[in-house]
Amino acid sequence: MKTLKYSKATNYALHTMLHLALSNSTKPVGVQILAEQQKVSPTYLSKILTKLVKEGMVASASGANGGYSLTKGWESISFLDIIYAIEGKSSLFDCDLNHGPECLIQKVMLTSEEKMEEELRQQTIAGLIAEMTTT
Amino acid sequence: MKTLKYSKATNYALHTMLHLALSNSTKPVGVQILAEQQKVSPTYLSKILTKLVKEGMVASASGANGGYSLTKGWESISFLDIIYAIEGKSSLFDCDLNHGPECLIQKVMLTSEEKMEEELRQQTIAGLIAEMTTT
DNA sequence: ATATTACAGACTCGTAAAGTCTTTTATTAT
DNA sequence: ATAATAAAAGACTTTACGAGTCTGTAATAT
Ligand code: SF4
Ligand code: SF4
Repeated sequence: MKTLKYSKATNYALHTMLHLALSNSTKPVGVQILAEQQKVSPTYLSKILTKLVKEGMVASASGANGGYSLTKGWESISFLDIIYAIEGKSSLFDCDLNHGPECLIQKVMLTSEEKMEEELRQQTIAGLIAEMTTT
Repeated sequence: MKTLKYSKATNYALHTMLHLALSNSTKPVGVQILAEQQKVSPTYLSKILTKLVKEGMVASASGANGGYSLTKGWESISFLDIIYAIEGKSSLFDCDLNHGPECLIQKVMLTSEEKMEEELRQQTIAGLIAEMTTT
């Protein structure tokens, strides 16, 4: 099945965030540059970037010499933040007939999901870069 | 996004397994009964059950008084086993251009996923029942 | 022989991701 | 002012696949 998968948009978002973090952001980066690196159309990537902007993790500047850059405090942006921005915050598991919190099936599914998110919450883009540069 | 979600089939499979485990399986259970409990068409549920049969966790019997029952050793069947049977074993995250195992993005995504699977591997249908009956 | 039940495969339907195209808005440079 | 640049918004197309239906075949008990 193809459902239990991250969307391509999430993949683009992660790579874009990494790219922005690496290009030490005195001057913003245009979507063209970001797009060609990932071999994706600029207009499509633009839509993804707008989501990140609305979540406050990316700043955008219109006009000449405009583009995108990370907002201050970006060092604390986690993988989970980025994933949430694209995929949304809803659970992997949901059943129509929701029989309250005493349901053990849901309990198992949700706690297992929480383990993954715990890890994703700790991993940051900044941490990734630190690991890259120390090797 | 709707991609990062368990399929309905997985939901059906989990409930079916739980039902089979509860109806202490001297005689097999027909798909009709299993289907009406979950308000799903018998033919569709049949396809899901066939997957579970092929994975060896469910036994099927054709003909009159036939149906489905759990195979011996079912007590060790984990949530992850059932999920794998339906969703497949492939990772949540995959990128086309696969830059080997030194990629840190993949590493983060895969290890976080592994945390979830670790939990799902420990949780069994039998354990669920035990927890239900002791309360 | 007949009823019952699982299995197999072709098929339809609906929805959402993925991507394109066009227009509008905002900002800078000249 | 005006032109050039770049993001934002929105309508639109394409495509893929989950979800479900329908029909027929194979297996087994009475
Ligand atoms: S039993 Fe649990 S998982 Fe199943 S439908 Fe009810 S709440 Fe959902
Ligand atoms: S950098 Fe990592 S995640 Fe990105 S395409 Fe290469 S292997 Fe995949």
